[in-house]
Amino acid sequence: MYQSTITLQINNNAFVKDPASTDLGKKIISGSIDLISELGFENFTFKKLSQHISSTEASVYRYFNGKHQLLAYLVLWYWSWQKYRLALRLTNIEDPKERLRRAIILLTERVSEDSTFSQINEIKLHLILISEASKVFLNKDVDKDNQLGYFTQYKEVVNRISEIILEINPSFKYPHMLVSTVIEGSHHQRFFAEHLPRLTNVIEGEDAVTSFYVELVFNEIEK
Amino acid sequence: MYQSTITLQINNNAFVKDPASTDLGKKIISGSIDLISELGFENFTFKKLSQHISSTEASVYRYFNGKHQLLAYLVLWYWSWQKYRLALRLTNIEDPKERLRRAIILLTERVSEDSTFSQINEIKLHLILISEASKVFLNKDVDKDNQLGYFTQYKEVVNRISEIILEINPSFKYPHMLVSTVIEGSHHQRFFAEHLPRLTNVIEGEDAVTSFYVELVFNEIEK
DNA sequence: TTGTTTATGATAGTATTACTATTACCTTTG
DNA sequence: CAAAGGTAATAGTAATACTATCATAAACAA
Repeated sequence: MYQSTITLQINNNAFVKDPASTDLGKKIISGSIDLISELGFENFTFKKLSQHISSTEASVYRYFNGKHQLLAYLVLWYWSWQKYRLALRLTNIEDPKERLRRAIILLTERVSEDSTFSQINEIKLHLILISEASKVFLNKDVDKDNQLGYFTQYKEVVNRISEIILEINPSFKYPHMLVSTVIEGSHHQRFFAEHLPRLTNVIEGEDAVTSFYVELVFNEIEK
Repeated sequence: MYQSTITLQINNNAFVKDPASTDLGKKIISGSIDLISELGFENFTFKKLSQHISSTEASVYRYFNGKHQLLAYLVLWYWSWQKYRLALRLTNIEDPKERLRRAIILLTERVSEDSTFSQINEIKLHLILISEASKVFLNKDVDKDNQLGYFTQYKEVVNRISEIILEINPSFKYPHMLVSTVIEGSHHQRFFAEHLPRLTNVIEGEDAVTSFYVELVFNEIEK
C-alpha cells in the first residue's frame, strides 16, 4: 500500500492519472525514486523505469506526461510530507524561538527512515531533493509550471517558517529570502560535502550544515 | 577578436580544441551564450548552434565533446573573469571589512556591460550562471568533472573570500560554507525574484539581494 | 613552386530518447 | 454475462547526441 495511515494530497496538475490510485501507479513512484537516485535525472528514462518495474513505456505515460512532470510530482510530494512533519514537530511548542529552531533543524538535517508512507523511501527521496529538485524550476517552463501549482507546497513551507520569523522580529525585511536561502543552501552544502568539499566546511563529529544554518538564522534576525 | 587586451586562461580539459584559438571557436562561444540564454540549456543543441553560426554540427564537436562540456567551459570562463574583476576591485583597499563588503557586492550584484572581452556578452553569461551553472555539478559525473578541473576557478574565488573572512574573524568555523551559500543563494534569489516571487522578498527601489547578503555575512562573522 | 598539414564543410549514418497510436486482452463492476 | 476501464504488446516517428568519411580551401614549410 502507498501509505498506511495518512494520504498526502498532491495537486492534480502534477500527473495525468493519480499514481496513488492504482498498484501500477505506486510501482511507478517507488521505482522512479530508486532509479532517479541511482542514475541521476539526466540518465533516467521512462524506458528504463518501465523495465525496472516490469511494465511498458506506454503505461508509464498514462500517469505522467514525461519525466519532468514525474520529478515535479516527487518534489511536490516531498514538500507536502515536510509540511506534515513540520506541523507534527511544532505541536505544543509555544516559544517562537524554539519553534524556529526546530523548523530549521527539520529542513536542514539528514532524513532518516519514516515508516508512515511505506511505499516511499524518504532517504532516497531526500537525495533526489538535494541533487535534482532545483531542475524542476531552473528551466524555461518555470512560469507555466508555477501556474500549474508545481511549487505550492514549497511556497507554503517557506511561508509558514517566514511567519515564525516575523513573530520573533516583526521588522525583519527578508524572511522569505532567508528561508529559501537556508533550504536551497543546505541542499547544496550536503552535495558539496560529498563531492566538492573545498566549497564547504566538513567538521568531524558535527553536523556542520545544520549548526551553520541554525546559527545563521538567529544571528540574522536577532542582530 | 576574442579579447582586446587580456586573455583569461581556461583549463585545457574543458575543451577538445581551444575555442579562443580560432574564429570558428570564438563564434561557437558567443553563439552558445546567445542560444543558451535564449532557449535554456535543455533546449539548446549543437545542431541549433551550428545553424545559428552558419557552421556544421561536426565542426562544433571538434571544439567540445558535447553541450555539457561547453557549459562547463562557459562557467569556468565566468569564474576566471570574476577572479580577475575581484582582484581589480580590491587593489589598494586595505581594510579587510571593506574588502569583504566589496567582494560580496561583486558576487551578488547584477552584471552590467564589460567591454574588456568583446566577444563575450557578460550580461547574458550572468543569466546563464543564474539558471544553468548548478547543472554543471548537479549530476552523476561530478567527481570525474572535478578531477578534470572544471571547478578550480570557482573554488579559488570561494577560497579568496574565505581568507578575507578569516582575517576579520580567525575563529569563524564555516567560511567556505558562508561564501558558497552567498554565491548560490544570490543566484537563486535573482531567479526567484523573476519567476517565483513568493520565495523571496522583492523590495521596490532596492537591490534586496545584495543588501540581504551583505548584511547576512557581517551579522554572521561579527556576532 | 610544390607538397603537406590543418581547418572547415558536406554528407551520411547510428543508437538512444521521448514520445504517440493502435489493438487486444484481462479484470472488475453492474 | 456484458460493458467499461486498466494494462500490455507492438509499432512507429521525430529529435537528439553523437561518429565517420571525404572533399576542399587556406596556411605554411621545404
